[in-house]
Amino acid sequence: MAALPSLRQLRYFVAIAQELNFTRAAEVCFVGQSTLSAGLKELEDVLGVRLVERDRQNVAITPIGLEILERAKTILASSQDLVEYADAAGKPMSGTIRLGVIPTIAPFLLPNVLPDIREHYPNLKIALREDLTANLLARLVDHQLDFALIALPYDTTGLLVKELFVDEFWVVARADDPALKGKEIHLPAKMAERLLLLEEGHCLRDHTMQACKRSDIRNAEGMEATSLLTLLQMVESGMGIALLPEMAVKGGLLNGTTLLARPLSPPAPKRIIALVARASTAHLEEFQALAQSIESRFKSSPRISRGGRKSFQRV
Amino acid sequence: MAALPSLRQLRYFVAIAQELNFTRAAEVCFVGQSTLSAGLKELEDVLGVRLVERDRQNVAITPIGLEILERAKTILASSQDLVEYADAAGKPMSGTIRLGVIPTIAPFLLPNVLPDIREHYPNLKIALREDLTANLLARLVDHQLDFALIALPYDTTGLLVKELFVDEFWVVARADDPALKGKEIHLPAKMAERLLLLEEGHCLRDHTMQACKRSDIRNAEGMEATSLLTLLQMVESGMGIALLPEMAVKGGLLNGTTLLARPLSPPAPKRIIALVARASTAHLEEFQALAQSIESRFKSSPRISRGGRKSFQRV
DNA sequence: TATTATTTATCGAATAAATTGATTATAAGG
DNA sequence: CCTTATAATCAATTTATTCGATAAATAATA
Repeated sequence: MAALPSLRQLRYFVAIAQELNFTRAAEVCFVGQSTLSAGLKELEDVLGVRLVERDRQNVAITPIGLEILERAKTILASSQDLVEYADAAGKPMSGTIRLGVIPTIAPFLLPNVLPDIREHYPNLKIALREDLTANLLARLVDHQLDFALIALPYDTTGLLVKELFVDEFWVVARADDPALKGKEIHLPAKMAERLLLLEEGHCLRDHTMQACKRSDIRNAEGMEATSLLTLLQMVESGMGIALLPEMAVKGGLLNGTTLLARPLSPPAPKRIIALVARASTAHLEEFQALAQSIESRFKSSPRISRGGRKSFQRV
Repeated sequence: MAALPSLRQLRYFVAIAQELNFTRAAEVCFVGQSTLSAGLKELEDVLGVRLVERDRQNVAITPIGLEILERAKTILASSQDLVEYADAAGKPMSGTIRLGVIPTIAPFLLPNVLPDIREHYPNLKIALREDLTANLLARLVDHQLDFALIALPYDTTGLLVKELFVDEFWVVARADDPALKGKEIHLPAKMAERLLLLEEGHCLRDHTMQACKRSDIRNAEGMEATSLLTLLQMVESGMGIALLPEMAVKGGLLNGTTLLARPLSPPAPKRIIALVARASTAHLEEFQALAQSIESRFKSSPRISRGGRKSFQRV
């Protein structure tokens, strides 16, 4: 069996990659700079690969180093999860879970679910963070978050993923908009032309474009909405139409507007709400329980919409 | 940040769990028994949990220890994969890949695929092992295999999974068997009564039963086939009928028999052929290439397979 | 009942590894 | 030309790890 690097060496390397500066990285690790230099050198020797390109001015991670960096992070995270698991052993469903939620889910799901959680598991505290999917997943692997509540499809390679329920897209437009006419509402290309989008980075934007099977929709520069609320205001002011997740419609996002929402004809475009965690998470029990709570709240209606549905959602 | 255990301590623990004997475990690790005792004690101290219940007679892993054991194995495997990745860096598609294949896939797929591989990647050697799914996956996580070629559904939690293609089940019976009559062949309960199965442990047995939506089929004791070949001989001798994977039928398994095979009416029961590896595998490139080779050979017909999304790991 | 063999735990000494602090070498900015 | 900032290096020190011998407990054997 080949000699393994030590976790300490891996931690030094991760710190160096993070700071791109030996001196600062050393402070982060609470060791001297010489220690860090020696540690990295040792790691490079045992691996037989140059990880960091460095001189007195610049520090850069080599291409191979980048791949090894990811692996090192995973190993360190797994080790830390192991320790946390041991710490929490015997006292499950307690402590604090740091949960990240994307902005197009949080306002509609959390108010329903969190009271349930508090009631069922009074010893479990949940710290929340609202952010874009990419940021949440980065924090997840960096051990700054425990779980994240996101919408699929999204690349979740290497993560523990539990799909919770399907969230279909509805069309939202002004009451007199021709887009709402007819028994069946499909998503033709000409409708796509009028679609208003969230700004770059929101997965809902990508899911909307995937629903239209095109990736080239562009609103006028600077005219992309920064939230579902501003998106609706743009619709109301006559700039176009929008696709909204069912949970937002049902959650009353249209209250106070004069807009109408209608479901799309099957097969309706959709996103899948999922709970994700590190595969090595110390909190598997809490993960299952949280997933269960959300599912039981939202996976309710057998609304798989056989045939044409009439249901208008009047506001 | 809490103090991490060392990889050395984890390796000692894994060895103890494997041998259930400190002295032998010490030999496996090439250290003295005292070192091992001290190492485990240290690990238990830093984790604050008792991992091994031991006296002079017996050694047993505690329940918490079992969970931590799995995590420790994963961490060690990831570390070893990191080293192997570093070793192989810069010279991909070479070296030896240890590939496990289940018996109901191997004879029909390998003769088609391996020549392709040899031609495209002359520096890549492939060592083969044929075994049941459970054994293959155990060897995979134990670092005794690099990839495994198996049939889903199967619990692949924590593994890297690439679904390759769909393999439908056909009915095989004697030419005059009433089961083959009619334009459409479904799988009614009375047909299931006559189904012959492989012996316990073969995933094909489970998949066949799932296809019939029942798990209580039992052939006469000792009358379960040990291979597809013996299964066919039982069919030919009039003991019943069987479900056979399409790839076996197309692969000429019926040659030399007087049996007939017919596809089932849609939705035909099926299994999904998949390539799996440790999520931390050092051979991602080879994994993709092998998957690609198999797909291009077998994913002929435009089958269901919605959306080419990446492999997920589900709970 | 003594004897022997087998097991894990423990202790002190020896060894190996990690860390420190001081120093050196190099480059950039003023 | 001096100052500042950087990473590498070296000797001394501290800390971890390992070994070998031994103890303690038990089971099997004579």
